[in-house]
Order: sequence, then C-alpha cells, then structure tokens
Amino acid sequence: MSQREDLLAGARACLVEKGYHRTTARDIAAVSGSHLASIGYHFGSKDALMNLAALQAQNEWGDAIEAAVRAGAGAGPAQRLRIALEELISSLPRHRELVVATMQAYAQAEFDEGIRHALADAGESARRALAAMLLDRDPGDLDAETVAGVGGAVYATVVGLAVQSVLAPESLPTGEQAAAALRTLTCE
Amino acid sequence: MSQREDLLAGARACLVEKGYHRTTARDIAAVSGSHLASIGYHFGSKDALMNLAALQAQNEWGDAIEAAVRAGAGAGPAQRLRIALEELISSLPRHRELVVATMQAYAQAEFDEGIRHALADAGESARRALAAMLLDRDPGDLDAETVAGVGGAVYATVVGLAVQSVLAPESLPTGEQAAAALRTLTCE
DNA sequence: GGCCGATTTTGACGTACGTACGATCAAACA
DNA sequence: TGTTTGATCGTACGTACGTCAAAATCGGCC
Repeated sequence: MSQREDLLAGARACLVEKGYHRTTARDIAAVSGSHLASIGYHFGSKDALMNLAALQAQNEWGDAIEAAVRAGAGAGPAQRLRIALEELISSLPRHRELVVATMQAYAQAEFDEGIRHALADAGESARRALAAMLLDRDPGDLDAETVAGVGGAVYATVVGLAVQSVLAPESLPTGEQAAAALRTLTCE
Repeated sequence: MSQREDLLAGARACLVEKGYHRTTARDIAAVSGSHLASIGYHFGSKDALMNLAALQAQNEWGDAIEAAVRAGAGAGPAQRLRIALEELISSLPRHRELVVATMQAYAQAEFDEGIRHALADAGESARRALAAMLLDRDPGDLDAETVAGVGGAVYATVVGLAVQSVLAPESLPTGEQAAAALRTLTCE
C-alpha cells in the first residue's frame, strides 16, 4: 500500500477513535506508519486529508444504506418500509465506524464549503434512490416533489436513527416498532 | 452580566461561527470581552466550557422542538403529525444557530462521556414527550415500547431534518410533503 | 474603615502544533 | 550508466495553544 492510501486509512481510524478535533497530523502519521511530511505532499494539508477521509466514509455509509433499504424492494408496498427499516437499524451497529466518521463530516460541513457541497450532493442522490426503492419506481421517473417528500422524509429518518445509534444505541427502536409507529401516526 | 455568563455566550457564538475544532480559548475570551484566564477559573478548562455551551444550546433546541410539535396537539389525530412537521420544519431556519451548535455536540459525544450521557438523557425525555404529544396521551402513561417506537421514530425524523436543514436547507421537504410521504409509505 | 472571600487581570511558561525545506531514495528511461 | 521524476524521510522553524500562579480589584460584612 502506498503512503497515500495508508494516510487515508489512518486518518479515518483517527477520525473514529479520537474525532476530528483531537486528531493531530502526528497521530495520523503514527497510526498509518507513514511519515509526517507525506501528508503535505499527498494532500496539501492535514485538514484536506481529514476531510477526504470523512467524505470517503460518508460515501461508504451511503452505499450501506442503499443496500439495506434495497432488501425491502422485493416485498409488497405494505411490508417494504418495515423490512427496509428492520435491515437498516440492524445494520447500524455493524457500521458504527462509518456513522461516527460521517457525523464528524456533518459537524465540519457548516465551516467547509467543500464538505457541505459534497454532503449536499450525496444527500440529493440518496433521497432520490431511497424514494425510488421504496416506491418501486425508476429513479429517473420521480419528480422533485416526490424526491423531496418521500426521499427527504426517509433520509431524515435514516440519519436521525444513525445519530441515535451513536448517542444511545440501546434505545433504538426495532424496525417493526418504527414502522408500526409511523403507521399509527399517519393512518389512525 | 458576569464573566461566567459572558464566556458561556461567547463560547456558543464561537461554536456556531467557527465550530468546535477551530475555536480557541483566546477566541472565546475576545468574543465575550472577558479574560483568557477566567475560563479556567469558572469552568476548569476550555473544553469543559465548550461542552457546557453546546449542551445548553441543545437543551434550548429541545424546548423549541417541543413547542413546535405542541402546535399540533389541539388537532385531530389525522392532522396532528402534519401540523407538527409543518411547524417544526418552518422553525428550523429560525433556530439554525441552535441546530449548528447541537450538531457540534453530537460530533463530540462519541469522545466525551459527559456529553454523551447528557444527550442520551435529553433524547430519552424528548422521545417520551414527543410520543405523548402526538398520541395525545399522558407522558407517564406510555410504556417503553411506545416511547421507543413512536418517540424514536419521530425524534429520528426531527434530528434528520435538522441535519438536512444545515447541509441543504433548500431541499427540505415541507411539512405537508413529509406527512403525505409517510402516509403513502405506511398506508398504501 | 478594614478584613476576607470571590472574582478579575496580568503575564508568562512549557509544549505541541502544522508546515516548509532540503536531502535521500528508488525506479523508469534514454 | 547518467539523468530525471516522484516519493519518502529527517528536521526544525515559527507560532499559537491551554493552563497556571500570583497580583490586583471588587463586594459584603463586622
């Protein structure tokens, strides 16, 4: 593995273990077994490296979300959301590191245009993909209102559950509980 | 105003303007018009001050959420969620600073036991309160399953929408869109 | 007025930070 | 083999950091 890849992996590890704020350039060099000065050479600055590592983790988690929700795609409309939530919620502990890194990215987004743009773009495509899967429609067919409504509501729930899985994993609802709750609130 | 209060206000301002990572003790002193060494005297350390300021903002935002959702409490079961979401989503831009500060707290939670506990506690009581308002029941009457299911689902959605309001406010759904989307997904 | 605890102010200490610079190295190439 | 190019390494610079000790000031209370 090149030092460039080592540094990216090390930066992600530090992001998860110490957080954005407490990670120093020397930490990354030590964890990755690379040389301090290579950070500047390969990435320009420590922050650029950290941001890249955080965005990379966010993208991987995005893929994991889509994979989880796709599990419900085969079922009928009534079961689809329940299965998707079930799959998603049970996958959260497994992807804890990705979630933690993604939350670091969220926190930086307000202060770094690049991160904010990348996250906004990823969010837009995630909302469209999620809406398409849950409605069993083609992503290209969806109008903006559906993407905003269905995609936005689902994506918000996913992100909120992820936050909760970091803060208090023991009080996450099960997928069935969450699906039943939403049905109660909307259909009663 | 005492320096203690000034420092708390300054820390929150820095949290919103520069983020946790980029705020220095000297920034806080300058913004608050207090003296550098007062941070140690009143709070023990800079991080302790930052954490307190972040948690304080989170609590205020929690109150704002409850106030918004309570707006739907008078309506019938069918309208309640829609009105609550409407009110909540339209309040997000107004409370942007609180939301940003809260996200800083979320990002630190993984690395600071105190923050994590405080956020977990606040989340638990928020879930209970939200479930009670949306079901029009007494908070004390709710069993754990209902709190986890209804409260957890709603709170997750709220947190997710808040994150979205920071990353890409222009693509937030309206309350009506979100409520209709959830109805479509659960009742169809 | 004079004392005493609580607060504010001053100033500085030791350190750990990010980054830059030049040397060194390894491989590709002519 | 001599040269070039990209990568890695050793190091040190300048600075900005958080914290602390001690002096100065304030505010009640006798």
